[in-house]
Order: sequence, then structure tokens, then C-alpha cells
Amino acid sequence: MKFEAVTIKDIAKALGLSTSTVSRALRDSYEISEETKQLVLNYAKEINYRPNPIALSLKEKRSRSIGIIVSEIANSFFSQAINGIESVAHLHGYNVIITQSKESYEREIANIQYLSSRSVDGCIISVSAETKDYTHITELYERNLPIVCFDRVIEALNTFKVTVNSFEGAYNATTHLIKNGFKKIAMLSGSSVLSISKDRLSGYRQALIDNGIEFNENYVAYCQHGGLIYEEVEAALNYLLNLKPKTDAIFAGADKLTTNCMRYCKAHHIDIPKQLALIGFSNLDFTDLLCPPLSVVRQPAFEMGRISAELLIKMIESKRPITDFESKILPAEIYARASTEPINTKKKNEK
Amino acid sequence: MKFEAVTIKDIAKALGLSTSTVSRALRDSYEISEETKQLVLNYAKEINYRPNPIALSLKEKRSRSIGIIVSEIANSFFSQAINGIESVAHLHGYNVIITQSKESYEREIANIQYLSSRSVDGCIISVSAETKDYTHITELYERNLPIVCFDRVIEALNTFKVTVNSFEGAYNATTHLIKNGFKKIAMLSGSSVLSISKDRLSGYRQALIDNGIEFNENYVAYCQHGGLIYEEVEAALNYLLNLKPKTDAIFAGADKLTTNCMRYCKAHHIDIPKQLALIGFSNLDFTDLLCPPLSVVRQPAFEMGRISAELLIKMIESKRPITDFESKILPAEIYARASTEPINTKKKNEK
DNA sequence: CTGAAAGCGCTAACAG
DNA sequence: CTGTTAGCGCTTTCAG
Repeated sequence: MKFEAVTIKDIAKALGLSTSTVSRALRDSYEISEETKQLVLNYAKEINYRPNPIALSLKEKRSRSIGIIVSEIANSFFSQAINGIESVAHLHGYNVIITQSKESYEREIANIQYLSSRSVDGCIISVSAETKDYTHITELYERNLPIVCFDRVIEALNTFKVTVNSFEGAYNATTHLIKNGFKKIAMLSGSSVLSISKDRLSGYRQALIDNGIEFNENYVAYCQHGGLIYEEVEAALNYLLNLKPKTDAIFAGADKLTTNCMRYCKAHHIDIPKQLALIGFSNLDFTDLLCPPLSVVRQPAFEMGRISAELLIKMIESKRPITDFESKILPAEIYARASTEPINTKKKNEK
Repeated sequence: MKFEAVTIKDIAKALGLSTSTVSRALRDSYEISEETKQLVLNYAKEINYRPNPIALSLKEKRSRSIGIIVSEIANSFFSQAINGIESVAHLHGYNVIITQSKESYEREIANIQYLSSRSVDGCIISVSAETKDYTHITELYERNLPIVCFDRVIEALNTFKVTVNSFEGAYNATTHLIKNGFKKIAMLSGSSVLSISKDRLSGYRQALIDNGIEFNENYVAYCQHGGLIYEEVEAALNYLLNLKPKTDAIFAGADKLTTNCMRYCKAHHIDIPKQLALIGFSNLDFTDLLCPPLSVVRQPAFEMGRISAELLIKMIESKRPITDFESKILPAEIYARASTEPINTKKKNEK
């Protein structure tokens, strides 16, 4: 089965013109008579002519499309970010090709190579949790493929980076827990190689220190797949919840970690926040409807996508190489809800 | 900024061969000596040569990519379905271009035209809630663009269709409510033009009738944007909850309707299920964690995506036009949770 | 066994 | 103002 489209040649033949005349007429070139233009334009509309972007791409070595690599579109943060990217891309006449790495290094490589060979004009990337070696990306970047990093950025890559202030978000979340009276706050962290994990860990650490609480490495557990697999979260929590002194609150560093932590508590009949308080990064739209309503650190995902796309398009359309790269760091917002409410310990202990 | 890739020409020049020889060597043609093949293959690997799929597409008029149009990737049902599509597409060496209609007729047209002109080999479509006229799709289909409909199908299009058994899902959900003692069951429906809305309404209706309850049109409210906009759900519920006799349960016909209904109840301090029971279609992964845990009708989204992609690829690769189109109808699963638990009315009314 | 040449759809320099 | 031609990267006759 083959799908046959109308070409410039068909128009030229039908109208007894040359292909170049038709081409020029369609692009409203000044060197074509008004008469011919109208003739061509009308006929083109009539037979519903659409230029073949593939031929165009081949010729111009640009495709007016941009590639996206994220770990998982089913993740709210990423689908919101993609919406942001699409909104500005379409505004500038670009289309968007979305790919998922599923946190796999192999798939990330396959994706970026597909995208680059597919002649996307640039890429917006949030690297996979598995990726430690970035040569597949830096190589393309050095060969002049415009790339913007967002969310999980590559420190070593000298380009635009769009992130949330992970340190601050983690700092505020942890401080919030402390203010609400929680003492033994553990951190459930994503892959230790990710920049955001490190930043979030630092924020958590600093908040403890600033509040006169000792930072204890043992109260941090890592999930190398970012919580994508429930079992890794289960293992991490089995560990964290059996420490002495007893963990009374969890700060979770990523979307899936947060929700899977909740799932764990439900499965193990752990009362939130009475037995365990919980706050974590999440962009789910339903955290207020959860049981209990969940305190979260929310990232401006749409906005991050928007900015990333704007920067990428700026890079693509810039005449000369850009050397002055800013990093955009947006604030994360804390939503305090029931999952971190202070528990009135007096009832139990006093009087 | 331009990204320059290695071409066959570069290899030919470097090795003192012709481009055709190189091309043949790379494709392991029988008419090339083992020697030359090795030479070319080694060099190609060394300089990391990748064929340009754009050039290939132009030549072969096929791109080994398939297009997807869904209303919204942030919708769990669709992101799960996309995962299913991707899994088989990659298996067959196809790539996937995802687009979103955002329930807009205009965007749907723009998307499918982009995809077809972009020479995707076929499309998998779930139409937007706004779409009443399908000529933009049927036209392309008649011009031999393979298309598979899923979820929201186009009845009139004679092609493969992959759906969930909406009638049965709705029937079972409604019956579940009746069995649990609810009397005045209202339905919160999506866009009235969608086939799935009609089927779900029929299922709801039939369940009432089969249980000796009169079907009353007034107890059905429609949300033309499928619940994407909270306000339309709010308006619908304001209406449904003020009917006499009083509505005591809601059956919601789509993902966003269900969750927005929950949000409404929370905002209006309506106790689920005591004041209002709720069950609805939803593919959210967190419905068990909601407050209260939500009874849902769940669609096998991944599976639907998988099957759609298999059928599409079968269509694309078939030598002769296919005429025998089956419709795959998969069962929906009911998960009964606290949001539809029977309420013990005896306490109030009797003795 | 290998090379020259044409062509996929389009644009753009170069001629008229 | 319009036509001819070459070329983007690749495959594929058709000639050697």
C-alpha cells in the first residue's frame, strides 16, 4: 500500500509550466507575474498540494522539527514539560518528535541517534538515570547539533540548561518537616549519578545542619531506577524504616519515589503522617486527592519546557555559534498538606 | 549552526570507490567482493557512518515511522497506549511520532496533515472530542494512508479498530452500583459525539433497565471537552446533584471526568461514598491511593496500543490492499474499592 | 565485481 | 518573468 502525494511536478505538468516556476510561485517570489502566481496558487489549493517536508529536509538539511528525549512520558512532570515545549515549538513553526529512554542508557543512545540522523534541528534532553557516560551526546553537540538540557542536566556540556532549584526545593521540604516537629528524617533518593539527586541531597543535608540536626548518611537510600520499579522502593523503605533511632519522616526526591512510598505505606498499613510523615517531589495533578492529601515539592514543568524550547530555537536560528550560555533555574513550590501535618505527641507522652 | 553528518560520498572518496559500490557493500550485496565489503564496513564503523533516513524516505517513499494522534499524552490511558505502540513499533524497526490534538478539531487536522506529508507510513488515531467531520481523515485513508483507529473510533471508516468493550464496562460498573444498594445513579458523560460515549451510555442504560430501574435522560450530563476543563465538570455536577430525587451515585465515563468529579466532591465536602458513590473509567495508576480509594473501570491501554501497532504494521507491509478488517474489542476490568462501598442505611432509617 | 547515471521532490544559481 | 540545470544522500538500473 502506498500513499501518493501531489508534487510540484504534477502542478507544472498540468499547467504547462516548469517546476521552478511553480516552486517560485508557491513561495510568492517577486520574479513571478501576478497572473502565474494566481494560476498556480489556485490550482495548488484545488488539488490540495502540500510540499513534501522530506524533500525539503534533504535539501535544506533542516527539518523544522525538534527532538525530545525524556525518561518516561507517563510521568506527569515530563508530559507537562512536553506540553510546554510543544506550545512554543508550534508557535515558531516547529514540530516535535518525542522519544522515551525508559531510564535505559541503550535506548537513550538509540533515540538520540535516530533523532540526529532524522535531521531534527535540535534536541531537548533530560538524561536517563542510568547514563554515566555522555559521549553519545557531547559528540553530536560538538558536531553542531543544538542541544538544550533540562531537568537532569549534563554538567560538563557547555550549553543552555533549564532546571528547577533542586537544592532549595529539598531544603524547604526538609525544613518544613523539621518545623512540623519531625526528628528523624530520611531521604529516599533517585539515582546517585544524576545531578538533581545530588542537589536534592545537598538541600536536605543543609536543612538538617542549619537546624542543628546531624546529617547521617545511613538515613539516605538510593533507587537507581528513580522509583520506576516498585521493588527498589520497597527495598529502600524496608531498610530506612528499620533504622534505629526510628525514621519518622521521609523526604522523597522524585515523582515515582513519592507515590511508590505512599503505596508502600498503604500496603504495610503505615499511617501517614502519624507513623511516618511524607513529602516529596511530584508533579502529579492528583496529590491533593490522595489519602492523605500529599505534601509535595512541585516543579514548574510546563514553564521549564517552554523555556527550553525557546532557548533551543534561539540556538537553532542563531546565525553564529552561541557562546554565552545561561542556566535557567526556576523555583520549586512547596504544597503543604496533611501528609506532613504535625502530630500531637503530647497525648501519648505527657500527663 | 549546521550539523554535518558523514555520507556515503565521504566514504567513497576516502576509499577511492564509487558511491554505488559503497552503498552495495553496506547493504551486503552479493555482487561485491568480500574484500571490498570488509574495507567499507570497517571504515564505515570507524567514522561512525549512519545512513540518512531522510534521503531514504525520499527515495523509497516510506519512512519506517508511524504517527500517533491522541488527545492528550498527559492522560494515563494514552501514555500507556503509546507505550504499547512503541514497544511493537521498535520491534519491527519503526519509529513513532506522537502528536496531541488537545481535543481540538483544528489541531487534529494540522497534526494528521503534518504526519502524512511527513511521510509516516501509517497512523494510529484516537479522534478528538470535538471532531464531528472526518473528511480530513477519510480523505487520506482513501488515498491509501494506512490508518488504525483506537479508543475513539470512526464508525464510518472501514479499517481496523481497537476498542475496549465500553458497553460492557459501563454495564458492569452500573450494575456494581446497583448491587451495592445505590438507587439514583447519574451518569457523567464525555462528548456526546464520541462513539465510546454512546456505548457507555447504552451500557449504563441497559444495566438500569435490566435491574428494573427506569432510565431517565435527565440524570445524564455531558461534558463536551471530556472533563479536560474542570469548570464543565463542575457545571455538570451542580446540575446532577440538585436533581430530585437526589442522585446518590455517579458513573463517570472518562478519566478526567472521574478525577474531576472527585475534586468537586472534595471542594464541596461531599463524602464519598456516604453522600455520593463514585465509579468511573480511569487508567490512572494511583486510584488505589486516592481518598477514598476509587472504584474504577480500567482499560487495557498498553494492550490496545500493542494491538493497534501490530495491525497498522500488518497493513503497511501487506502487499495487496486489505479488505477484511476485524474490530478488536477488549474487555474492561472493574476494580471495586471504597468509593462504591454499600452504605448501611439501616442505622439512619430503622429502629 | 565495479562504476556511471538517473531519479525521489524540492530549491536556487544561472541563463535567457 | 520563466526555463534549464544541478544537487541534497541514497538506491538501482544499465553498462562495462
